[in-house]
Amino acid sequence: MDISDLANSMQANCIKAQKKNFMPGTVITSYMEKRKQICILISGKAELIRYDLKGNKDIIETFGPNDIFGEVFHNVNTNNELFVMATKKCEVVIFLYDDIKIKCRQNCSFHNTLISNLLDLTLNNSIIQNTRIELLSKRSIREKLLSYFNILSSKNFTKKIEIPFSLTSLADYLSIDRSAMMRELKNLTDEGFISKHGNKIKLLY
Amino acid sequence: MDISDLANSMQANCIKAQKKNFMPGTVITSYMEKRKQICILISGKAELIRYDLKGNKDIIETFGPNDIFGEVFHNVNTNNELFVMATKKCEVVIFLYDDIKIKCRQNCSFHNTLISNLLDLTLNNSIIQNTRIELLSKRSIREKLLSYFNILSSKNFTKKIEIPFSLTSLADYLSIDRSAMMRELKNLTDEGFISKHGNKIKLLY
DNA sequence: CATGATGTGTTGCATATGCAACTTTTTTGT
DNA sequence: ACAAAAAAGTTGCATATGCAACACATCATG
Repeated sequence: MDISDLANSMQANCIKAQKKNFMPGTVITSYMEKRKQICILISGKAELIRYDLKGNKDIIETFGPNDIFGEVFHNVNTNNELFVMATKKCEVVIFLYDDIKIKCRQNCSFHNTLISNLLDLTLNNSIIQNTRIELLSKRSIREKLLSYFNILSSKNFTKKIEIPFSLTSLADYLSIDRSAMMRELKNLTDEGFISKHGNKIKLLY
Repeated sequence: MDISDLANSMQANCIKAQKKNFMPGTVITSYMEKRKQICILISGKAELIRYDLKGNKDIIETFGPNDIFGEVFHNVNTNNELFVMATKKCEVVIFLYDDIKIKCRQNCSFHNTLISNLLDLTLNNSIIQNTRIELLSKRSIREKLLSYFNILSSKNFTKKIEIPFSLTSLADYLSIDRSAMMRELKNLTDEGFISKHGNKIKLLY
């Protein structure tokens, strides 16, 4: 069962889950303690943001189709609230974590498979997070880039890789300055480690 | 149900789970594709390591009592194998992810609650991971430290915080050079943002 | 209590990288 | 097809930070 099947069967089986639409610029949910909302993004784009002490917008995470988010995934500090805001038209399935847990005690078979599927989703999430942590832990831009390329390369069994999003997003993902990243990509090219055309990169080692 | 209850009831109910002991320096498990092992550390200390291309030992993660680990949490690349090695005497409960999933389809009630508890564990894991990602995403040592202090502070509702591990470990956790961190702690003290005695820190803002 | 291991604290140095400020190219929306 | 927005690409500069190499304190273990 993939994530949209899951969302659909939730709608069909579970009265507590609801599908909602959001226009760009509107708030899908705000994270607050004890609410334990879980959201599945069916289509569209959204971002998890916070306004820091100076009022600057701080983009913590970006979401696309099939991403799952909600308070249960984050440590909610009392002092600074988190929002998820739609950047494109969004279709979202929303439900409460406690609802699926309570139902499950009644041993409803659908809810058991639901929880089982949620477990798969969160484990998958874990893999994605661990990958990012490993990359962010690298001390230099060069290491971050090469590690990222290696992961992409071994995942697709090829030395010719294509970055699946914009270079700007890649810099955000690796949490490095974009211009510094561009400079390092140039260095890697000049030193013969890679060749690069747009976001297509060939590993030469 | 906490994690050690979970491990105990698995032992009592599920023939497929086994409890094992490991001496310091021995390998608890090696991550390899498709094996899908899940391990719960009951007692002791262990670390997730990899030997990089040059043969350097690379500590990816450290585990203590109640931590959960295994292939299902990591993206296993074919080229470099991951090991979990005991650094102190360890008691570990080990089982296979597929086993608990298969059993569950037979709608065995124990396995349903087991999966439900595993979901809790992995969600908790997610929170921990997301917290770390947010810290690692900060661009400067100062930001990393202050963000970390803020989290600790708002978690315990006090400006007087105590770092729950050694400063050396803190530097590892934030993935920064230890001496550079010490320097920045000194700067923060000199500039009046914090006062510090050992690993006890008072926020002055 | 002796000794080795681990953690803390400090400093000098070289440079990698963040930041700001641009131009050019590509994509998007009407 | 045009304008506007987003992304890509480049460069100069200041400095934050990694690295290496110390001394000293504290902890653990036999």
